[in-house]
Amino acid sequence: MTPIAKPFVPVEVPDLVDVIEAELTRAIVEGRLGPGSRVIEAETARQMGVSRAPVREAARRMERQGLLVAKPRHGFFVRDITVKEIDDLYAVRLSLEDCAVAGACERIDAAGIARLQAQIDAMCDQAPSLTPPQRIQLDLQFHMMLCEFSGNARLLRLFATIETEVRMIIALLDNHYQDPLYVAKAHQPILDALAARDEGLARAETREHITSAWHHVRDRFASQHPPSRYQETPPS
Amino acid sequence: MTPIAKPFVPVEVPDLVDVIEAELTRAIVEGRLGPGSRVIEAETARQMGVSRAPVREAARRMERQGLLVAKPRHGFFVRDITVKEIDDLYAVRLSLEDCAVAGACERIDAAGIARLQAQIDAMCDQAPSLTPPQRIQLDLQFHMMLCEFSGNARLLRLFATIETEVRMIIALLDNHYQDPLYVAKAHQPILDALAARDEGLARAETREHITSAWHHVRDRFASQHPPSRYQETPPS
DNA sequence: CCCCCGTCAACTGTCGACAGTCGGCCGACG
DNA sequence: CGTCGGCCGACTGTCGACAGTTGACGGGGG
Repeated sequence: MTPIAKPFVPVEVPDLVDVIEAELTRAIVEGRLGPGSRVIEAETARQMGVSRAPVREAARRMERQGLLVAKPRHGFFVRDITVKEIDDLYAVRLSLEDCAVAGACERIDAAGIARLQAQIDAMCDQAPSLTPPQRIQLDLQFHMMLCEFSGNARLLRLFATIETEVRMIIALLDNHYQDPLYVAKAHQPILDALAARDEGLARAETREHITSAWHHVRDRFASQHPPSRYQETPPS
Repeated sequence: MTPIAKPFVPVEVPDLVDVIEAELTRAIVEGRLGPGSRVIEAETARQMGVSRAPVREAARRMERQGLLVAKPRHGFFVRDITVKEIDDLYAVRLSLEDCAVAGACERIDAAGIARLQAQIDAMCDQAPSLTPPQRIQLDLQFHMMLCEFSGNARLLRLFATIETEVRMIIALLDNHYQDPLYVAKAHQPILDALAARDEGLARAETREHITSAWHHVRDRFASQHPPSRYQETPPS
């Protein structure tokens, strides 16, 4: 009897900090915590039934992801988006994903191609029945996988710090998103180029894809912020 | 009597966390904490005469910069460099700086050009008298300024997270660095292209510059790690 | 009427304490 | 002789408490 080499996978211990971070993040991307509003450590801890320490740490993590900003001795605030920040973010995203597809084009194998294809197919199949957050999730997951298949762990880490913020922006600006089927299919040219190992084409398609998303988000922002509007901190 | 408009500048409050972070970072880049060694919160706090909370937070910051790695429930460890991580890091750095010069080429003004030139001049002038950490500092500062002049705040933030790690790598692998004067002058072509607003050239020069540094660091690593050598955790 | 300076409440920064977990060690059992 | 189970020290995760700082409010003085 040959026992399976590794019948078990490492068990996931849901860290308290992780839970808090997820909860806080949800509150933001779902709009319960609007841009600019203050996040009070003690109050948050009380509501969640934990102490301030893990809340503090979760907030710090979200600061690194750009969801929160910390003013020393004044606490954390939900980031307030400006059009410049959208531009900055997408410019960086463009660079990172360009780096990712370049790497992926060299290192991805058949299994990787298959997983990416499966991701697109899943998006297409489930397109009609997905909630907006789910669509966003699947979409960004594809891009995250690109970074993963680039084999560059650091690139993946950096992209991950951006990804959450992109998600927030999309969630806030583009609640109904675009036609999910269209979005899903928009990824196909990238994957095709990747499968053909055509680095130049893959990079061009990626740039095109991101740039298009960039413009789309930009337009949505412009339409939702007609002149200029101030966000203030609501009371606790 | 016309009082000076703004006779005072905002006072810098040296946050305890900042101090601890700086101290820990110095310990690493100066080699007092070798790669792989464990950083014990309580012990560190005791030695520095503070409590664990700020030490913990400083360590988290350094984790985000890649100087430390955190194993849940096992604490922090000084990052152990591998050649793959050097490659990953420099690949990302290449992308980010490419993005930076592209942006800088569009947005930099005469004052910016002047500041960059001053930075190069300073490096040249002080070249003979600089300690290795100072040389590294000035060198990386130039690149940080490129990001700054790109006008992309997020890019600057992302690059900052990488910068410290690059510094560590250089400090660990290349204690005597290259000829400081040569290094200083190597930046001139980038600046010249920037001043001429030749984006293509500026990007090419930058890629060339970073790639060259990449290869140099890679060689040094290979020469210092002949076959393969394990780093273990020394006692406290 | 406006400005300036205490006063005050609300939070953050920091601390010490306790419980839970991990790896190492040792003795016992097969 | 190899393996299992319990014990132990060391540290991290988490908590509640205290001190210092900040912005707001309100009462005198100009």
